[in-house]
Amino acid sequence: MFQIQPYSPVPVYEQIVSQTERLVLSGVLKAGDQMPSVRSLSIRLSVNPNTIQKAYNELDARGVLCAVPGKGCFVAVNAGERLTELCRGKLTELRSLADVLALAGIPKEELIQCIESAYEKR
Amino acid sequence: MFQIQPYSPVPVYEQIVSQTERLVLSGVLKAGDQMPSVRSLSIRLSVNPNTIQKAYNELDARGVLCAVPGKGCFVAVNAGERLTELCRGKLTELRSLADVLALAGIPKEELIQCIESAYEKR
DNA sequence: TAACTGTACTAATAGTCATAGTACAGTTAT
DNA sequence: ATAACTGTACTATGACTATTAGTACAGTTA
Repeated sequence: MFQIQPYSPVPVYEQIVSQTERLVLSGVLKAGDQMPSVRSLSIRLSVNPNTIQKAYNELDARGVLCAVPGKGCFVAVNAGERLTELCRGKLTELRSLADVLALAGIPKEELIQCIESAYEKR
Repeated sequence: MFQIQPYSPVPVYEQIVSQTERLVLSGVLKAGDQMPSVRSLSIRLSVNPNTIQKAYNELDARGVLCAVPGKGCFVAVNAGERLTELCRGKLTELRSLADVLALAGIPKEELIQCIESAYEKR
């Protein structure tokens, strides 16, 4: 369910956050689904429980997960919509990336091609 | 020449690196131009000399600048070409960003519009 | 009651970023 | 030659983050 690269420069908890968000967006995780517990996932990924908790807290704060003390951690009801809103903020990222690539003289068609192929997969 | 945000999450030396690269790509800095000295720039930006040196070292390693002990730091002869090559690597970044946005259901047209407006500026 | 759940702490380690200070060697103009 | 510049190298320190480690508490469920 999760693929963790321990020696990556991107923190483990961020890997869990982004991979969870991907699973929600791709429909693998649906609203109400129970997530693995903090302890069990920490054992399965050979990672400290605190690292998992940090990831779950972040996802809870973003409205993707809903943690219930004593019961477990569940996918929030409007997780998909929340993520779409959050992703819209990434358009700024795309804009500045396109700015640099344009400045570097990369042909516009190459960028368009990247976009096209990303949408063809679906 | 440089606009530094000291409390930004992106390190000061990285800000200098990326801003220098932008100046080279936009033609403000041309091959052979002498950069401000480590010490003078550190004073002007109210930053430690070591921070400037780290930025210049990085730019030297990327082939953008050419540091000559005793003389100064100069824009490398093929700085523009080096940067174009380096930027081509960022297409991967664009690809994964487009993947996420596509997955989130952001309309393809919005992404295309970002690309178009970036190239219209030029 | 026992075994699970999330949560909240503290402590310690490791790494990065930045500051601070010093020193050395090469270049240049006076 | 001297002074003033240049890049470079090095150590030490403080702040912050990521992570591991361990313990403890409160709610839930069979």
